[in-house]
Amino acid sequence: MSGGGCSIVWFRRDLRVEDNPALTAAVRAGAVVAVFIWAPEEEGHYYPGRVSRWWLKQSLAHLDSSLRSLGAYLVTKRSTNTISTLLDVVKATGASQLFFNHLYDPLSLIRDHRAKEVLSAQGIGVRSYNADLLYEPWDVKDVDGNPFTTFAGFWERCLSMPCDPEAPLLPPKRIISGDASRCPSDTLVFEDELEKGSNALLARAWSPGWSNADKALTTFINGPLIEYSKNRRKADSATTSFLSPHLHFGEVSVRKVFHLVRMKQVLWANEGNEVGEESVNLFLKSIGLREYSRYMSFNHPYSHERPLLGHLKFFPWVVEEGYFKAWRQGRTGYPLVDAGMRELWATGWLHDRIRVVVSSFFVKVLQLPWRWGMKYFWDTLLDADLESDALGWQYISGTLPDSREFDRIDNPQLEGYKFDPYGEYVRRWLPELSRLPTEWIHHPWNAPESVLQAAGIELGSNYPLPIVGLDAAKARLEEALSEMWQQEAASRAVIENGTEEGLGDSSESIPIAFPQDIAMEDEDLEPARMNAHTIRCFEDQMVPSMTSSVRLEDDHSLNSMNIRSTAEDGRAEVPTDLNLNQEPTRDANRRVQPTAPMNARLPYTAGIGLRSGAEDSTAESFSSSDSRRERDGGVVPVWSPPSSSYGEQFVVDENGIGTSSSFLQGHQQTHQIINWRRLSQTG
DNA sequence: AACATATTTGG
DNA sequence: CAAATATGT
Repeated sequence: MSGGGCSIVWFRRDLRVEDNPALTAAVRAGAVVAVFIWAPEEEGHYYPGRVSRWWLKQSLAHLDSSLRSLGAYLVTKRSTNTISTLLDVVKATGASQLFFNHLYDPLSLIRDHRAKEVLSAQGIGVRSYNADLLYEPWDVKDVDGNPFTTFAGFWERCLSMPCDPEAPLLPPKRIISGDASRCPSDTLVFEDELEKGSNALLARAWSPGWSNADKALTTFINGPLIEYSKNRRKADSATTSFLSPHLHFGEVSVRKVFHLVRMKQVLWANEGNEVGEESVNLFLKSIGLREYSRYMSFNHPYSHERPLLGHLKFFPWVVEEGYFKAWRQGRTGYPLVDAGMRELWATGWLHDRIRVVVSSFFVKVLQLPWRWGMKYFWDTLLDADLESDALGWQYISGTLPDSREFDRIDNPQLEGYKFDPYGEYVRRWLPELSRLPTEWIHHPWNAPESVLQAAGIELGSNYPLPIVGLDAAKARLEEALSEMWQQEAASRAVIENGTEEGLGDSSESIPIAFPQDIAMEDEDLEPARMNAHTIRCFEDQMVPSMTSSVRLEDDHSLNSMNIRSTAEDGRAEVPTDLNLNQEPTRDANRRVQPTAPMNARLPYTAGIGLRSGAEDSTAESFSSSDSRRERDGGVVPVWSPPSSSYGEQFVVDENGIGTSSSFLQGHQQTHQIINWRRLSQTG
């Protein structure tokens, strides 16, 4: 690389000094300027929520003080355009190199690629590294060289890769600071006065920052880990690792987690402690799911907003904001669900099991569009993580090959006695039920009047009756599903007839937008009423997305890299469908929605998704065997469509998830698979 | 106590 | 659907 100037380390979600390959490489190269750029408008709808921003603020302060003790400090920049700000920083510091670690969400895949292009064009050396995963997504493939389509296969492969994940790097002993005197920091504002008050209590329960992450890891490994297999089903036990927010911001490296946990496992295995060994396997599986979420995001960069199995696109969602509100407020009448939602609102945290309960209730019982729920999680979770959350909701929604079946409704009453057998969790979060005996705690609607009276409960008044009955939900779900298959078949027939004009128009003309404002602080507690006949809506496009708001003819302006925001909420749009330009028939008809609330466009999509087959080697070059090179600073990961012809591309991306026949064979959901397969043959 | 049958669960 | 667990004879 060009010599002379200093190096920029661009921190993002890798807020640590230990095992940070970009930092280590930059330190090795000479003087370093560390930068963090805050450009939340670029995240569009996925502008970080209140508690997430609180965490980020603390974590950055922590990182800054660590850097100071090593001889440098963190330059912070407020920006509406990350790439031009990067350029400014480079110019102001006279840097000749840029180092950063990979991210895999759709926005970053595009932005980072663009950053590399732009800076390289200015003669800056750009190097990027894997700091977030055990293995880069392009290195994990099945025997045929295709990406896995189920978690089990993926994780099995990860655990049997020829090389173990890299050993963690030590923190640098000392950093020679580059000259940033002409590059003043901006003050970053992460919370307003109102939010400050709401956030005040968070610090009691959580300590952001990489060294605290390290402590949390040690505490977990030496404590709850061994019992993990036993306790992981308890709703309110403190037996989880509580690492997820630390991991989200990269305060601790998964590779370090992996190695330390593995060491414990070996130890326990030698002692013949089978419970401990099993616990480690289960814990590592949840680490694996995090890996898998990045893997899916890389291979299917629209998976946060479109179901991976195509038929779900025809599901008639219930668009009923009253239900949505009742769910958010924890007033559905199902105690376990309500307790979970109140905990989430109060603390920004939910046990994994309870996340499954509330989201499954959301999708299966209320039949609300899953992306509403995902967005609410995004806004409220302390560990909100686009890739993980998208994977979770897709799993719940039955839109992955290895999802739960869509038609299976979990019974919150039974789950209640499973995860919270004594009702302690419910009583903690639903004080109005605190005097109800355990026998009725998870189904107060069955309790005798005398019992309710003794407990001071008046159903429908100080605690709601079930917002939707389970059998009604079941019937409604079956109806909706048969409608879905009908629509799907109709659409298939249209495709097969070759009369594509108007495709989807009849059934998909009403995209589902986000409810305008998810204002949570000041909601009245009016219980939502059960609606005899609900409005249903096809298409789960909650956010009128890139897919809908970008039109092909706009491409020429993409180079401007300006963020354009809407009057509505002042946020730019998330880049989503990287394949936009490859889906002529579908998308042209589909979601162009001029009146959509969000019309702002992604600033930088140029290049991606438009590449010719020849240029397309990027993906290939990652996939090549020299994965080691990444550590030493090689390529920037860039998503590009799997090479291959157009038609195949369309089908794969439209209907899910890879076409590997290993997935088709032996998969049980024959109905779906047959449809899916036939769809893919029509591409 | 061994064995068939029902129910739950699974990423 | 298939494996694991629970229930029943």
